[in-house]
Parts: sequence; structure tokens; C-alpha cells
Amino acid sequence: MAERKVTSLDVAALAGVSQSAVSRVFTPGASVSKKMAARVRDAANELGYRPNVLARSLITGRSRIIGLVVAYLENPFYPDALERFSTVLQGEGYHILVFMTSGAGEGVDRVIEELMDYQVDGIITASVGMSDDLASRCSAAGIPVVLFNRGQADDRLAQVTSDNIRGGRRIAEFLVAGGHKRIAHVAGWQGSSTGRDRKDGFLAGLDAAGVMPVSVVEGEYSREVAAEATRALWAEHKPDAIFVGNDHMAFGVIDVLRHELGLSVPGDVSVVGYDDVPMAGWAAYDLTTLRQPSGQMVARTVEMLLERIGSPDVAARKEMIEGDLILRGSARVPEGWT
Amino acid sequence: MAERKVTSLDVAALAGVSQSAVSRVFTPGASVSKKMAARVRDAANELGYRPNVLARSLITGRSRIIGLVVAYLENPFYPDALERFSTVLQGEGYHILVFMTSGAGEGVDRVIEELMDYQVDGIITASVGMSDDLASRCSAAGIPVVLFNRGQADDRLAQVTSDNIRGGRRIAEFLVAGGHKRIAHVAGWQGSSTGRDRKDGFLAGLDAAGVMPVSVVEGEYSREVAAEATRALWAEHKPDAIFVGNDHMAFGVIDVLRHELGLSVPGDVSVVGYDDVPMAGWAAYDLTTLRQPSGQMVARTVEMLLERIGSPDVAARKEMIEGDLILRGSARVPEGWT
DNA sequence: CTGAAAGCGCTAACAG
DNA sequence: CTGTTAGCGCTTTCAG
Repeated sequence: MAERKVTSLDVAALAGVSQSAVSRVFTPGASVSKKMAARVRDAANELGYRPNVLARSLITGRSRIIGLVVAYLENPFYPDALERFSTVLQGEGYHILVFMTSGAGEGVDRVIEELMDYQVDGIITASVGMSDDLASRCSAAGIPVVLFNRGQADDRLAQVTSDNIRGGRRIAEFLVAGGHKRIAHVAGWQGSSTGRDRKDGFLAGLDAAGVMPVSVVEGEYSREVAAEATRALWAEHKPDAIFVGNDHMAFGVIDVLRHELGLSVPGDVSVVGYDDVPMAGWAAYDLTTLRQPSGQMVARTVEMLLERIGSPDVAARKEMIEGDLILRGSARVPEGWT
Repeated sequence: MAERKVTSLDVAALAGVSQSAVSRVFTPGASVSKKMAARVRDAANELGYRPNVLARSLITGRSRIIGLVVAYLENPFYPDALERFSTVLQGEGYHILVFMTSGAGEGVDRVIEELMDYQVDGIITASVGMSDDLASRCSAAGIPVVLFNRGQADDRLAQVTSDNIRGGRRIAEFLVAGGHKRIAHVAGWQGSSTGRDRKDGFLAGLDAAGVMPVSVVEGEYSREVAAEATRALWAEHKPDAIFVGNDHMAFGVIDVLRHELGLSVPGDVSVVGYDDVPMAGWAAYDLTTLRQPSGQMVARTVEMLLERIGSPDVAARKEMIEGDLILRGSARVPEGWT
């Protein structure tokens, strides 16, 4: 067991060629004769040789490692994205190194240092708490960063989101058209662009229809906080419709409404979420929600990242993916709504 | 932007010391004077220097990377574990490189090669599909492997599981004590030890009580398969209790029972799951289930792995963590059950 | 197209 | 305790 590591030198010896010849055979786009390639490959297979990615990266300057910075995986939107990211990137010859951050201030410094330590080729940030700080600093250090599902004012940062403002507005229109009179919003974390944009779009949509929300509260993207907010909301305002800043919170809101307050959803109150995580389609919730097409978002994120890794000085882009409102059973559907 | 990479040599120059002195300052457990350390640290901070982990690993032979092989993250038990693994390992100075595998045969070879390529120090496999094959081969190649939530006959492989046989038996006792007469089982994937053990324990428990199950079907750890199985199960056998091989499937089973078949859970049929994922505590399901203490399981897995990385020839161990039956509202509770 | 030689950035003996 | 000297395994000029 624990056999000594087999190096390109061993292969070279067995094949009776130079070590650099072996290297060439395993370097895409190097010039080697067919005969040489075959001979080396045979020897390599016989010894079970594989190039050492780490040694390679020392000289090429590329590690083929992408750092994924993520704060929490409780919201199923993120594991889903992680799975997609990993699969897509593996297809491109990259792998994901995971960096968990509590999202707190001090953690950011540590994460940045660790990202640098591993010489990651690029970074994807995919969580709420990750402040713009991290992104800007890594970017400044010359490592391409793409913000996934998170925006920011700084134009030098690449980002992929859905059109949260438009999404929020659309939900407002939907709820108003449904004849709801006492509309409330349990907002996502206001420290994040998604939380703010969805709220702003929603309020703008209500405003355009001449409707005032009965209440707007913070859910902070936390199930517990949203649940607590819902209790207070009901006690004070008895809303007949609630737009919740993401599905993850919406499940908590519905649970409180139905099981603590004994209300009917959508009979007594309509609930609309945001994301369309798989669970939203489950019969227990059957949640009407605005879909964020995670497959497309992931694909674009990876494209942008690889593009920037390839040519570091390409301009950063902000990309928005459109998502549809998915009609299910948690909210009354307006007559003739399309 | 994209400032030239700062190396230990730069730091040495600025501090007016040798390059190896710089190295020592950043090597835990090397002998340096306080003065030297301070001087070097200052210079390093000024330049923003951090040691290149990849270069280091080339010589130390340790990458401080742990490969996590995982097939799917749909079952929330796994994102939860991933988050814990990442956090715990970061605390130990390691990071997780993710390897997604479709679980299919051919994928295994590719994953193994990639694991080797990155010189991972150790491997954790945390999913259903991962065959023993992968584990044995990596183990044979001298890379420590620990199977998480998965067992295997081969004694040379380290593994951490809950006591699935005992868990299955306990659920049988619980259901029998509850007075259920028509007991069924929607089993986990029978290609996995957990799926088999839970089933075997369950059947043994029923048998000990002189009870025959009305039906035992495969759910393959898939929500859809379990849902379909439930429809057939009800049509044919009208069970009054179902033990489902994990929570993830149990949610699907409950949804079918309640929303398609119009049945009451637990009024018409009691449902018990396995895992106690966070969602099991949500009011919509309120699932009685056997808890797998993921925190403890993760902690033990990491301990075992690091121990084996430290001393490769320490004997592999199989570890079982005990979990409790968590009583909630999805199954009738026997009189005086403790 | 192939081999020889020079490092990538770092750690680990080895002298002093 | 510190500096000097070899490499870790690989890619990449540079000659041939």
C-alpha cells in the first residue's frame, strides 16, 4: 500500500524517452508525434501515471481550482446551485474548493487569505452575507470574481442575478389583480441587493396600482425571523396577501399561517415566494413563486468567470436572467391572468 | 491591478534576511527568534505576502485538500453535512474540494483520477451511489478514505454511520407498540448499507414481535420513486403505518397520502422517517423520525480521517453513532411510550 | 519533433 | 538560531 508516487520521470524511463516528452504528451496543444504519444501513454498506463496538478500549477500559474464562497446551505436554492456549479465546472476541467463563511466581518479577511493561499483561478460568491468587500478585494488582487445571485453598485464587479426589480413588480401586479386589499411584504435581508431590489420592485408595483402595503417587515432570509415576523404581522394587520422575499422563508410563513394561526392559504391569505426551489412544487406547500432559473444562472456565471480567467482585463458585466411567475396553489389567481 | 505575485523572496529582500528564514516564520513549529519573526511578519504584511499552499504541498507532500465525493445534494441531509464538514475542516486548516459523481459506473474511474490529480490528502465519500469500488481503490492507492453514512463489508475501510439496524428495529417496536396492524416499509436504496440495514433491522423488529409487514417496496432514496411506490402500496394494501427509509422520501410519501389520496397522517396512516433533517421539524410535516446526529457523525468522520492522514497505517475503524427516535406528530404514539 | 536545462515558490536538511 | 543548498514534479524556452 501507499506506493511511492509515480512521476513523469518514471514514465520517461520506462518509455525510453525524455521527461519533457512525457510532459508534452500530457499537455494539451503541445506538439508530439503519434508514435511518441502512443509509447508514452502505454508506459503511463502501465505505471498508473497521472500528472500532478499542483506541480503543474506552480509553473503555469493556474490551479484549475475555483473558490466557492458560501455562507449557508440551509436555503435549498444554494445546494442546488452548488451541485450545478460543480458539475458544469468539472466538465471544464475545474473543481470547486468550498469556503464557508459565517458572513461576519472578521470572517471575510480569513476567507480572502485562504482563497489566495490556494491560488484559486477564480471565485464565485453565492450567498447573502458575503459583503461587497470580499469581492472588491479579491478583484483588486487580480483574481476574477463573479457574484452569483447578488448584485452591487460597483461596476467593476461581474454579477449574475435574476431581474429582481421586475420580479418584485410582477408579483405586486399579480397580487393586486387578484383583488387583494391588505398586502404585506416579508422582505429578504436588506443588506443584499436581491432583498432590496425585490422589495423596491414590489413597492413600485403596488404604488403604480395606487395600493399601499399594510406592512413591510424584514425576514433577513431566515426562516425563524420570517416566522416571527408573520406572527406580529397577523396580530397587527391581518393581511390578505403576503409576498415573501424567498421560498425558504415562505415555507416558514405558510407553516405559521396554517398551523399556528389556523388560517387557510390561500383562502384567508395568499402567499407568494421567490426562487422556485424544488420544494416549492411539493404538494404540502404548492407555492406560487417567481422562478429564478438556476440552471441558466449557473451557466452564465461559469461562462463569465471562465471568460475573465482567460482574459483578465475583459470588462465586468452585470447579467440579468429573466424568470417567470409560476402559478401554483398558495395564492388566489386573478380572473383571466396570463 | 493583477499585481505581480509576491513571493517569500520579496519578503526576504525587504526584511533583509534569507528566504528560508521567511519560510520558517510561516512554518508552524520551526525555530525562529522572536525578533526575526517580527521583522519578517512586518515585511510580509507590508507586501501582503502569503505562502503559496500549492508550492508548499509540492515538497511536504500534503495538499491540505480533502476530496468530498458526493452524488446528490437533493436530500437536505447532505448539504447540512457538507456545511459542517467544511466548517470543521477549515478549523483544522483543510479545505474541501468537491467531486460530483452521477454515481454511474464510468464516472467512478474519472472521479478517482481527478482525486489523484489534485493530490488530495484524504477522501470523504458521502452519498448513496458511491460504490465500494471507489473507496477500495483510493484506499489501495494510499489515500485515506472514510465512508460517511455508508458502510461496507470490507474491513479495511473506515466508516461512520448511525446504528441503522438498531434504528430500524426501534421503529418496528414503536409502530407495533402503537397498535398498528398493517405495517409497510418503503425502503432506501438496497445497493447501500444504510438502505439494507434499516430494512433488515426493521423486519427483524417486526418479526420479534410476531408481525408480518403487509408490504416492503423500494424507494431508492428518490422522492419520486417513493411517491409512486406509495400510490401502489395504498391501492393494494391499505397500510396503517409506513416506515420510510429516509426523511427525504418520507416527505414525498406524506404528500401523496394527504394530498393525492386524501388521507390523514397520522389519523389513517402513521409515517416514520429516518435522519431528522431540519425540515422534519417543520409544522407542515412534523415528522416522527430516527435522528442521525449529523454533527457527531461529521466530527467523528473528520477525526478518523485526520488520524489516518497523520498515521496512514492505523487500522481502519467502523464507528456507529447512536441516534434517538424523535417523536412528532406524523405517527400515533403508543400509550406510555418512553 | 525531441532532449537538455532552467526554473515555478517553497521546505528541509545541512553547516555554521 | 540563521543562511546556504538541494530539490518537490512539472512546463517551457532553447538548441539540435
